Amino acid sequence: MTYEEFKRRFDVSREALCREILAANRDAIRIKKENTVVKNLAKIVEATLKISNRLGFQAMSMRTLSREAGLSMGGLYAYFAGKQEIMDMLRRQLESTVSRVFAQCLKDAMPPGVQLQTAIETHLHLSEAMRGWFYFAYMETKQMNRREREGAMAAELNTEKIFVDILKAGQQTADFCPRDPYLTAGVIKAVLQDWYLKRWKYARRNITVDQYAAFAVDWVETFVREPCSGADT
Amino acid sequence: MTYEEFKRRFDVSREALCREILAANRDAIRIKKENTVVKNLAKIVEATLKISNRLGFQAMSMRTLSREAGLSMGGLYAYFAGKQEIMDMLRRQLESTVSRVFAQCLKDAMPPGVQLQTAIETHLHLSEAMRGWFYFAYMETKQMNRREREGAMAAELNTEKIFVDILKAGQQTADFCPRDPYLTAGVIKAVLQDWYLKRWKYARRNITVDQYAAFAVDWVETFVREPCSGADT
DNA sequence: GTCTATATACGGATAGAC
DNA sequence: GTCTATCCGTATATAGAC
Repeated sequence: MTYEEFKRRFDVSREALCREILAANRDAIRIKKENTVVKNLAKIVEATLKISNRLGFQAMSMRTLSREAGLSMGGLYAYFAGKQEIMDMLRRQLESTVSRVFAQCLKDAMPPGVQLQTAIETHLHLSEAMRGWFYFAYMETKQMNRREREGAMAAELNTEKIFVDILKAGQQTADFCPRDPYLTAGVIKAVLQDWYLKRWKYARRNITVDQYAAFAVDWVETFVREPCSGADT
Repeated sequence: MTYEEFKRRFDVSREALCREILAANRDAIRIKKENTVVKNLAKIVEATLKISNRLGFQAMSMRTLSREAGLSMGGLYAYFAGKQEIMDMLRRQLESTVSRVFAQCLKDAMPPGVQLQTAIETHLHLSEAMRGWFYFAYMETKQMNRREREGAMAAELNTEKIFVDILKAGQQTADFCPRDPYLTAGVIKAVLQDWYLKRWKYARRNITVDQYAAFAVDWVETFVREPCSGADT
């Protein structure tokens, strides 16, 4: 799948995501008119990601946020209980979107090689479409309260587990050579994350997400298919 | 080289590093007695890394830092002009240490395959010995002022260039197959960085740095030596 | 060389007008 | 549904005692 096809198939526009945020937080939000909420949530989300990803979430003051979002301080607080709540909303929405899209893309019937390629492409496409969200979640994880942080660590291990399961399945069918599936999945994730963590570098070099995906798939396939030389963990 | 050998060969203890920080900032530090300075710098550095890496540099207040370091608020300011200066000192010291160690480990006379392995191992060993510094520099880069941030980006590209040069040299001697050296170096860096960014994960699984290094070398070697199948960038 | 006490500014959050 | 005005805690930084 190319990135263009991905975008046609999945709606991850800010509006669609904010509509889901509203649905998930209906009782915490004091404003009643749905269109107003979605419109303002979109402004809040955009401003939060923009400021946080440049300076860090801690460094973003509610005053700065209100100015950037075009709402007053008092107005902001109609949409969440406190600053921390903004971060939690964003993280929860990202997690739910990721798991939904993966569930729709990966089918058990696919052979392991196809699954591997699909999972890599899907992750890259998602993180390209929701770059700000991914970067935010990655960088701000450590500032979460304990419960949320454990959720984020679980999410990390969860995505990893998708790859671990594919690798194990491929080894059983002898599509892949036996190699530690946890270490392999770990480096695959590292390569996928580099795409949104170092976006400036790839933009500067005019690498598209499809080019990066092709390279990543080639790299991973080469490794999992090549007979092991000897000592690995 | 194993990690034990690395540690015997290079002194990257906090004391040695703080002695270098002192040398580099002699006129900015108001205290004269060298031993006092080194001892207190060590406490400040340790406390800064500890708190920042848990909560973020922004979230670390000077009060918290003074309590953790065992110095008073006023006392702290004898060692730097402001909070921002602490971050700059740490980043500069890390950069200087990294470039010194790499210069000592990599020799032009080595064949490309050996250089590649050495560079991977050196990076992992360094980041293992100075885990807190690497993590700090990575996570707090975006909060730096413009000049420092550009320095950090240059440092990132610099380390990458080490690998790019090795890969190009190896392709010329036909040790390695032709593949985009920039993309290849990029994913190698991503894998190396994962070691210190996800330390908790590897600790939980009892993976040692030597095991990770062996795996990373195997992975990279497999890719650069395997003839290309076809389409890559 | 280090501490206590304080100046000054800015943070998150809310009450109540419109 | 949104804004203005304000509360109060905490931030960085410094002055001056010891």
